[in-house]
Amino acid sequence: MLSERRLQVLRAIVQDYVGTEEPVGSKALTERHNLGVSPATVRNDMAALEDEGYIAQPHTSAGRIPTDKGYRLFVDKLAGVKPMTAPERRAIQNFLEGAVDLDDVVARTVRLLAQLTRQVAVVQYPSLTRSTVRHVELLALAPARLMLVLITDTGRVEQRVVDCPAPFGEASLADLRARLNSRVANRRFTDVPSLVEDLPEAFEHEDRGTVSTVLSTLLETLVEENEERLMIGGTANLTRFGHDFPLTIRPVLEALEEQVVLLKLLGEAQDPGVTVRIGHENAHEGLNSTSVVSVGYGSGGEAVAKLGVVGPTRMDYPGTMGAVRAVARYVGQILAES
Amino acid sequence: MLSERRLQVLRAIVQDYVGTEEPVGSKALTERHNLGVSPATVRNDMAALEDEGYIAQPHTSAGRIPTDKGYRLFVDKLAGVKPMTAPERRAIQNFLEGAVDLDDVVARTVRLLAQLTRQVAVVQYPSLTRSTVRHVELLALAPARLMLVLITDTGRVEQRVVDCPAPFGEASLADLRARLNSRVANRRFTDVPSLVEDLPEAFEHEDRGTVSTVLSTLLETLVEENEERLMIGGTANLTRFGHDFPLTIRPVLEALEEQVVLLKLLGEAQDPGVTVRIGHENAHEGLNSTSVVSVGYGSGGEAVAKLGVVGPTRMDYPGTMGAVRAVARYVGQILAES
DNA sequence: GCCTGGCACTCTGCGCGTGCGAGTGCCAGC
DNA sequence: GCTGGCACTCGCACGCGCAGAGTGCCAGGC
Repeated sequence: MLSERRLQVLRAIVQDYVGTEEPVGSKALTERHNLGVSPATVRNDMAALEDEGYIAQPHTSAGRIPTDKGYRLFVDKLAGVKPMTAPERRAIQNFLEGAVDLDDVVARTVRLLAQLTRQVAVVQYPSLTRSTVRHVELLALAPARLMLVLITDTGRVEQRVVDCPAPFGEASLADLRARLNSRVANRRFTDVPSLVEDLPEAFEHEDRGTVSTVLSTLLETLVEENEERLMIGGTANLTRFGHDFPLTIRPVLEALEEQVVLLKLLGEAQDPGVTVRIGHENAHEGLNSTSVVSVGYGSGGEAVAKLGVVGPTRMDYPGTMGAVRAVARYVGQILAES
Repeated sequence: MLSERRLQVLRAIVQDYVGTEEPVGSKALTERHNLGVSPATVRNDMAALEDEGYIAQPHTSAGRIPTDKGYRLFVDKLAGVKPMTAPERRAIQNFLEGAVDLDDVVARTVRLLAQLTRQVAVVQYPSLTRSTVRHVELLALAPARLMLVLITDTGRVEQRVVDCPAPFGEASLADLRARLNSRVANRRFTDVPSLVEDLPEAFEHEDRGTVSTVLSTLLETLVEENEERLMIGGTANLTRFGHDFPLTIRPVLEALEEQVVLLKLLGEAQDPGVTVRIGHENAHEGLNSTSVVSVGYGSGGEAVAKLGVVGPTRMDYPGTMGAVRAVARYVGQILAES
């Protein structure tokens, strides 16, 4: 195992490198952190750390930079989560409280996260599958065409147009609307299928086809995984990425455009707390030089969706983790209130 | 006025520069376009074009590149809109027809535009102010708390939570819902205020406060300009921008994050056809080295919103204009069907 | 056994001078 | 008014040398 001092050296390297963006040498280290030993000693420690794969040199006789493995150790053992200060917390709360609807909550959260962390922010809309139904509305667009509107407890709204196999009277419509709501209101999405399966039987034979169609559209809407939406922001922060820029930034922007990739990215993190995925730990190739810091958030005790940031592996982990955690907490509160 | 040949020279310069991204010299011009004159003559023409401000040299003794003014002349006089080929049109239609709801239509449109033009695509959601009301729904969340849901003819849904000054009974709620819908359904948003202003008078005294609150929330929702939403995509295309990259791309990304800026950008174009704003013609400073190609689209004959692309001033104007126009047309069709 | 100072070595980055090539402007001639 | 020719101007790529930062290793000291 690594001695205490070597861990300190690693910590110092990570901190300095994150601050300066430049490979850090033994002399600079002893000057900026009082490790109580000479540069030569630090050099020995560095050599050991390099053997173990925690740091690397870009070229011979340059300073060292942390590897993914080095960052991993730093995050797991050497650094805590830096809590937000009281004024910061107030600012977060104030900013989020001004939101008028769910879209606005998500939009504000994205802006906030991007500003706080100076990185790219990703916020998933509250998931359908883990929410409950607040109301189902049915509107007649035409004799044989309905609009189905689904409203969730988190304020999310989904709508679908339903083409009916046969004309559907206003009375039947009102009946279906009432029955549907009495069964599913305030129930979890996952319970809905079993709650409505016998519903067609309550209707006249000629209406059953339509009722079934409506129900299957409803169920589709509930399960449709790829309808998971998300919002991103702060892409301008990518320009602070590094010097060798176009090559690095391109795949990241491309990855960010792929909703699927992002959802998978957020989805991978199963930890109840803040999750950090560093460099090559990310499955997606374009994100191999980035780290993703994410966490679940929710209106109750349970997470209904995730949010996080994407930034260079060389990032301020404690600060970022603190910001992500704090924002998630307040968003949860806001959602619970509305 | 410029002679016919000088216009041809300008056209050739624009085409070559767009293709190669490099300043174009007199010799290369005569080789690639058969202008029927010698390089020396072209040089004279170039000098004249430069005097008039249509082209410029990055440094002495380099080739020429078009100025904003040069592009403007090119777009106005020298180039048409390049129509899409039949297979392209079919592809557009097929791609858009798979959409399940309005969000999906907009999302697909963004992807499509970004792919076709290889630039950044911006699509505005159908505007509220120019749409008509399909349905207004009121839900009781709590005795003195309602949710107002507004559904438009373009399938857009807006919701607001309303805190009532007094508890509001189920009967009153049903009454208000019915009256509201009978008055505003299928009416234009702009007509709504006058249609509902006397509505509180139809209610018992104790309910009037609530009715007024609901109405004012409804009106707010209708006029709220900054609730105009939009979606952008294809930002990865920014990496093809140029060599001097970080400096150029940064302000563009920042501008793209500002919804307000983008909305203004699209809003400025009042022309019924495709509008092109080149370089400094854009009010926003960060977009001084970009051009914006935009057009209105709508479900009927009338435009309900705009869409467009943002790219370097050095872009393929005819092709981009063709793509933008074609996409707008098909989106309009899709919206009219749903 | 571990730390330290010293020393030789190895790179990278930068400033500088040079040569080349592309492109221009101008001029005399057709 | 077009053309060929010519001298001129730059920017850029290349090669060179130097300084500076950082390393690895070794011998000596606590």
